[in-house]
Amino acid sequence: MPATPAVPDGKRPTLADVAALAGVSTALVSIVMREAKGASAATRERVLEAAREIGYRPDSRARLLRSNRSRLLGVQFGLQHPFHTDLVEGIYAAAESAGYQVALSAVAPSRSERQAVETLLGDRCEALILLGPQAPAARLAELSAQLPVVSVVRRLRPPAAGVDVVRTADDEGARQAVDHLVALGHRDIAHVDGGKAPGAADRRRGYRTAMNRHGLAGRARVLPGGLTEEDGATAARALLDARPRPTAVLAFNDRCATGVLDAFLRARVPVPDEISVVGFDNSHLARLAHIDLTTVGQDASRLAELAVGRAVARLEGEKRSGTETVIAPHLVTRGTTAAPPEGIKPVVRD
Amino acid sequence: MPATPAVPDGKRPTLADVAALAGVSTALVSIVMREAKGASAATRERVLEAAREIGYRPDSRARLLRSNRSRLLGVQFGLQHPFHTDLVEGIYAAAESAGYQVALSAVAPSRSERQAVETLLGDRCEALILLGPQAPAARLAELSAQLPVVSVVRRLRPPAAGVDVVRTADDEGARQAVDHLVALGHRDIAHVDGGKAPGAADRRRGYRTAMNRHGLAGRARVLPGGLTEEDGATAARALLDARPRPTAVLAFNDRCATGVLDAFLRARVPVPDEISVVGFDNSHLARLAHIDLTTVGQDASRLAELAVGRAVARLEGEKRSGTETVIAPHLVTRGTTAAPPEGIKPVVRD
DNA sequence: GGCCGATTCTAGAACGTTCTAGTCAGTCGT
DNA sequence: ACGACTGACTAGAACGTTCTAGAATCGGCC
Repeated sequence: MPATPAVPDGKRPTLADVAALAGVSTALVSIVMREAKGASAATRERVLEAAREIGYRPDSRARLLRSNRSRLLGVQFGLQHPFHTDLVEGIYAAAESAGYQVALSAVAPSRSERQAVETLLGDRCEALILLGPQAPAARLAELSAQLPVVSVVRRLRPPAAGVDVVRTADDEGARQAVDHLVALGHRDIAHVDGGKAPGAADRRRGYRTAMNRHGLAGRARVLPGGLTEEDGATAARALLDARPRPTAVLAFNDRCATGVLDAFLRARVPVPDEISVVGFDNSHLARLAHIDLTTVGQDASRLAELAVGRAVARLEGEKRSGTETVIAPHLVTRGTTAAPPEGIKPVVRD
Repeated sequence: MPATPAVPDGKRPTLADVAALAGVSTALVSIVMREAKGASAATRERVLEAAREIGYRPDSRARLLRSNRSRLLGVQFGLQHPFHTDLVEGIYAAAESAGYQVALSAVAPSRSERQAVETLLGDRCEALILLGPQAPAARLAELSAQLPVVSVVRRLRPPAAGVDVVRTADDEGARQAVDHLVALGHRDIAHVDGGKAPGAADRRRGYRTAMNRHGLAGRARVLPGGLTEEDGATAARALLDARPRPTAVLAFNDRCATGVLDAFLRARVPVPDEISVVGFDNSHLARLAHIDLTTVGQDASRLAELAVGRAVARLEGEKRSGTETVIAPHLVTRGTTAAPPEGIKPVVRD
């Protein structure tokens, strides 16, 4: 029965218990547990055996308290944001292979960003990775004076303040989507935007300049949207009544796009036959066979990797801060985009 | 400029720094920071002022190390499972009002349950709250020998092993759904199940016994499904080809139900006019206006509250363990269910 | 004036680790 | 034979808190 608590008194076993059993000093046990050098193979085995026997498990608090490095990365994410969970997963992987641990702190309706960051700080994280933070730039700058801070999907206007930014080129993504649609023959392309969400402004701008470049400035239409399905659906209903009705819609988000899609389906407007839809994020949602959404891909695992990379670089002594790393998005063409319907196509300028 | 790091050497300020500045002992500062009694109002203010001035923040590691209680609840959840995020949110709230902190540890494709639990244990959590754990019962029992363990949505067959279980009455939920559909006049009701997912077996059983009780055993049909949209969609496509085609579908999940819904819409089979659909979870998804899914509600915040309550009770000395708390689900009627189409209705036995 | 009980404060020992600076053999080179 | 070196090990001081005792201080009351 090797799985019993194993130490006589109810307490959790410590280094000292292992040391006593193995007949060595606590320091040596520490060496063995850390896999540091300074112990012979024979005693190493003996100590490990003793540890196993009494079910010893290192106390990370004490460990972190003593060592000047905590090797802990604090990650703040939005509980209800699917794209964040993709990022978190990537961060776990990247952190592990860089030899760091991850402390998670969620933001939810009942839990503010301030609270989330506060606990991370209390846990002695060495750096902060904030996914789409909404906090004012001044607050981020303040934090950044205490430890390395990486903002992941949120752009900061003046790259100052020492906050490192890792993000996708949102404007470029919007441009790619518009180019794709125009190449298919669309001219009346509407954009359902993301309001004040991180990245929304850039996508809006990218959409507008792309429309301009194609000489379609007059036909550009931006509808107030948001990041939920509901936002997309209400915007889509408005579009159905609009004259001329657009032949394509670029949504802020995959979630938003799903809402658009759903509203069109309910109104019996076939996609992509009558109208094309493009999303943004290439989330799990979009990949699903029955949604099969053309979307602008943000490479979550690459963003995660870069964010961790920046944080680690700063921790390992790199002085340069306030950098901005922008990665290129890439259009993923799937089933929700096609040429506009015949009846409308002739409108295309010769 | 009150936001500067403020302590001469680069180190993070400690109790001793505050004590030196305020001209008191570290013990007294500790008293003030903990809001314990034993300090006069005057010095209390002075200490707080000093702390504020140098930007002191208590080190939770050291704090936890010293005090025998860590007041930390370890929560394991599935990153990609939307219902879990609802639960986590509730847990944050419940824990806070019980005076406990929460440590999050995610399970993801790249991060096993074992790893997740291992870090929680290393962080010295006093109890574990596991959301839908997949680990074998023996493993849970083993853990439960070390600290209080609460399994949230997963039922454990022999209530033994000391693991507390908090869950929804899944069979009862399925029954309610079937009753509702039968009351509307449906007789051919199919069930798209959840395979080996926690709760799936109970829902399947609830569906079967309910069908029996209505004398519809011969018409019961269970299709292998799963917990994603894709699973629902493939099952739905199979149903469309089935003869007789069912007039209603009970899906394992809201996500699964969404998949079913989508497949029907694409096939131009109107819901609920030709076929009714019921989900399970009452997740955000179902509530969205454009999906408007009739579903069996699991009260996430109540489940969370109960789970935290069990963990806390155990920690405060309650001996009784291995309890099972089952809460009743409730049907939420929305727009995806209605009477079966006229052409089929006459089949109902007089 | 002396004693009591609060109240306010402090010294110093924990907590479970890691780190620094050793000690103690044994080995090697000359 | 002797010092220098190496490898295995250890004593004891950190780390930043909280906790246990107990020391001052202060009215108030006989």
